[in-house]
Amino acid sequence: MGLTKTDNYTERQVELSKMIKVLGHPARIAILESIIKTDACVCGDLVTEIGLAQSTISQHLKELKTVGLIQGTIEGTSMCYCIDAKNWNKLKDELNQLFNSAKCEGDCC
Amino acid sequence: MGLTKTDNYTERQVELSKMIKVLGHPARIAILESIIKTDACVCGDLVTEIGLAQSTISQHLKELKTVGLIQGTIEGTSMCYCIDAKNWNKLKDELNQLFNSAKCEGDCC
DNA sequence: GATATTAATCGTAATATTGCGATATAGAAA
DNA sequence: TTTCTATATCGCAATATTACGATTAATATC
Repeated sequence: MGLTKTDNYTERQVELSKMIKVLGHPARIAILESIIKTDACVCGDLVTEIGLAQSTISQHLKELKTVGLIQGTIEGTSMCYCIDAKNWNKLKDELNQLFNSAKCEGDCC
Repeated sequence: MGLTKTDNYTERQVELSKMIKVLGHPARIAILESIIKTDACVCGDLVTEIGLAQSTISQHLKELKTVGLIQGTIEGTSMCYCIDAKNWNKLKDELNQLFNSAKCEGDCC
């Protein structure tokens, strides 16, 4: 099918997994880390920094933007992307909640 | 293509994205939360708790196990799954590093 | 041994994702 | 206006994912 059922889950689970899913690709991890590293916002340098076609990078940026992890503003002729602080921190909190909810001192089975 | 290029990225980025990717599905979030909630290890109750076919749940469990997020031990006639503390905490740390590396007071662009 | 029960695996259909080249769009520079 | 530059979008091909039913494998129970 390839189609994820959503009725079975809470709204929270669906939304959370959607954001995490976008994180779950090495190119998008690399893009985010590059954006973070240069602190100032990066645009199409990503194409040379990561070895993917321009259209592919653009697509990954779009996905990151769609879930709200980054935001873009026009900078002259090029596009300037940066971390979207609000959603970034929200995801951080939700992940922390999830990972801290398991009390993993030792394995339980 | 559907085939993710891996040459462009660091080993760390590839491995991290692989684990995150497995997290990025509502069923697997639900499974993990159920395992955490019952603390003791759950097996095929997941099939009734989440509304998916037995084979589908089994497949999701396999993926979680493959990346090391859970571990399973035989419990009589059924299978007992629980969080794999070591990898769970490792992923937690890596995510914390990633999310804390962005100093997101306000938006930067 | 015969028969449940539980979970894993196989095969398959529908859909999604990844990546690319080609093209379109929009602003800057000439 | 023409041209250049940067990015987005389209269309496509290859592959991956999701989910299911059917089957298999392994252990309990009768």
